[in-house]
Amino acid sequence: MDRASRVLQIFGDESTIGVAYKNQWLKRQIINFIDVSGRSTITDLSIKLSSSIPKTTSLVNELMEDGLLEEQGKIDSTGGRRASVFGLVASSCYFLGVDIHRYHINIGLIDFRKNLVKVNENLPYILANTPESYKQLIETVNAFIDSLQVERSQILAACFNLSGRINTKSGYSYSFFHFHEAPLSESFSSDLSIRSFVENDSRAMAFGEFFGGKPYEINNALFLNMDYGLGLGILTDGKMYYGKSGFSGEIGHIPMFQNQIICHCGKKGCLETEASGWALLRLFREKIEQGESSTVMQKCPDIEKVKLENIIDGALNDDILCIELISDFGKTLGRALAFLINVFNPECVILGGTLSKTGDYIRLSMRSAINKYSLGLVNNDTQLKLSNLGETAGVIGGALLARYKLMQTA
Amino acid sequence: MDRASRVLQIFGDESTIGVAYKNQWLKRQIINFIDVSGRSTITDLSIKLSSSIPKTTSLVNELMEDGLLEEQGKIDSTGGRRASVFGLVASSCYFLGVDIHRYHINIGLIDFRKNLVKVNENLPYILANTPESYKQLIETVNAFIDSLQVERSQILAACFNLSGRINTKSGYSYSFFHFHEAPLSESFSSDLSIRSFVENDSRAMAFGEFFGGKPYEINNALFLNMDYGLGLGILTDGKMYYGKSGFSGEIGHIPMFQNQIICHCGKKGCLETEASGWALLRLFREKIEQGESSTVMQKCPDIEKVKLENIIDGALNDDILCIELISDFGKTLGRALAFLINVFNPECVILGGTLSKTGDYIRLSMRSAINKYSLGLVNNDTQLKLSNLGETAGVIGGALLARYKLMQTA
DNA sequence: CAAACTTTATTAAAAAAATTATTAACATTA
DNA sequence: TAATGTTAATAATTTTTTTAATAAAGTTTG
Repeated sequence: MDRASRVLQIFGDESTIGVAYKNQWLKRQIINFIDVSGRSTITDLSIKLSSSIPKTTSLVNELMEDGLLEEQGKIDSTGGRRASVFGLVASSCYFLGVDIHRYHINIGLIDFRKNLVKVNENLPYILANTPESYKQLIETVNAFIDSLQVERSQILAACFNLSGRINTKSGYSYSFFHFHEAPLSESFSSDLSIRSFVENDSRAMAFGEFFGGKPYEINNALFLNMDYGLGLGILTDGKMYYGKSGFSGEIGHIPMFQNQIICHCGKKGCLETEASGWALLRLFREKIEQGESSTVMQKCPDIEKVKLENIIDGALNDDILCIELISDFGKTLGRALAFLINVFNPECVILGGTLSKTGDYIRLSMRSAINKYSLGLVNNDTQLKLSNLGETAGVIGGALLARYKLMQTA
Repeated sequence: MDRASRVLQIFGDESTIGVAYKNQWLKRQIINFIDVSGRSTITDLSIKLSSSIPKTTSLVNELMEDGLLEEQGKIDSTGGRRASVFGLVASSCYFLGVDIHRYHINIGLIDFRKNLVKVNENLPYILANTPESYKQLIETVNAFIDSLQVERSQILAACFNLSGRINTKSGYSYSFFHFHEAPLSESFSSDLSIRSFVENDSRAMAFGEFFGGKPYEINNALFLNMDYGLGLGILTDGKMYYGKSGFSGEIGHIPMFQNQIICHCGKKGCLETEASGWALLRLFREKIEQGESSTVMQKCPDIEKVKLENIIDGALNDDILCIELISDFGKTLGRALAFLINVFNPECVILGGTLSKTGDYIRLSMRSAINKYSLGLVNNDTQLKLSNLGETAGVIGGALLARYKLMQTA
């Protein structure tokens, strides 16, 4: 039995209760503990597992024979014989993250130790709710897999990040590719021969941002995905929050305004009608039509072809109009964030998505709106940070989610 | 050692990891499992614990010797010898809930099986941030305890529900009784000789509502406390959500309006300025001053003395103005709830607090606002229910919280 | 730099827990 | 109502796990 199958066996969804599965359960605990701590000694493990040292030793030995664990040297001196430390074997299995955007996709692979092995960004692709678009997606992913040094059977799970309404529990998608009878996740699974999950794009990015770095310190946090649309990823008590059907975080269509602009969701007054990439473009056009000038128009004279990136570039190159628009955008969104901060009392809010590239332009205007509109005692708790991972948050988060969904941890 | 001390020993906060504590940990699991399931057989327990039947039997026997468990007859026939069922001994220990309102307090006691043993409602009391008010509170609680058939040492924990900002983790209160050096929870503990906790009033009511009935079916839900102020209790993944410092759910001061009314929190545009008991009274006065009539004015001719209860009574007695006001209130609050439903995708929202007495008048207008302002796919998931426990939600929730905080479950 | 001290790893004896077998309690059915 | 079947509880045996003792590998100190 190869190492990948061994992982599947240990983390298989067969019941892990009952005396017969006790050792399997303990092995799972060992993997999980090493997973979060990075590396561990027998002594540490035996305390965590409430098992004796000989017992823990034999479990660790078995896991080493299975090829999932390896000795990674000795710990620093504590005054006596130095203990061996054990860590996960990076190459024992792999996980795939597929981040699907409207006009491109990013695909990435992580190993058992969560290293990003390979990532292909901006692969050409046009997302549409058609069988052709679905087929093209499968082909692109297959091409990526074939280009790897890794056997397909070593890839234990894949996660597909999609925007729009997705029931992550059932695997059904309501916005894209809903022409199959079976849940979309099952279609992916059978067409790729890899166990697949579907996930909301913002939540996947949030997961990457929260768990992509080394330490697992935050327990209650929000991640704001600012792109053409808006998305929110919620971390409560150290876990991603999904809600009843996995629809949580639909922040774009909260009723914040009394305006008459009809949102693409069909309702009026949605947050996205005033604070989103779409809204930013609309406001930019209005200003230009009112006669204001911008350096963006020199680079892209056709106003219909101005993209969000142009406005971001404009702001980063000190274009007054762009900076003003971004700042106003930050204030509006900050008011919505004030709401969320009052409700969630989070430790931090991470600003991600394309618009986070504007950095402090957006962060500082949001911060001042938050201070203005939320309770001081509550917002003092909350740090406002810019995304660390940027564009790769989606693939990293997706791959990590595939890993965690399979291993049923976190 | 008496039964109460035995509970403290098993659920004491000393480390329950390490081989030496394995049996203690197992006993905890047994109590917790029986706690949620009500009663259980040895076989069920042994599966849940992943321990053999002889081992489980001996643990159950020890817990029976400790007086925490008792045999409660046999299960219904499954075709062979009928198994004994075991349940918690109700009288092994007790927990106190103290629900502090501005002009009265409610005190209640539950036993180990969560039965409400005694409850005293509407005890006269005036909440103020003074040492006298604190002293009076302690005296009232002591009088309640002295009136019980139960020894003080049998009462293992107490929970005090307070409105306003409370750091539930540290035990500090920022709105009331913050003249001690130590956290308020410690002052209570030492002055009553009972381990005490403080809790946000709305969260305690929510806890009562979510866990006060028998079955623990809901995992993601919201509880809305509609009184003079507004409060929100949040259940995520089956657990109460606190946020970083326990300030979560501060829904009253979310920025929903662009009005100029100054809220008592100091900011403008808070939800409470338009949709709260205070706002309802203000709007009622405005309408009366504009010349509208109401049957409420016959019963209470001095408009300054009209209370929230009068308006609720008015609505329940078909007073047109009151019904209209309540309905408008429901619509406004429904819009805020639409926000929360989009963000949380909850299974249900429970309407509680004084204003929930208006029943379907408020529920139906909220429902229509929710449908209007939130995404159909999301709000279809969400049931809107009226509180089951009404006025007792606070004491029951408080007492249950005391029990859970001590026993570190749920 | 060797002796004394610390901590980790291994092994062997002792204890605990899991199987298996047996007995008990009740149900079903002829 | 007795015979047979099913499940639960208990006793006996086997296996596993733990504890305790010992060896090994470093550190520190005189």
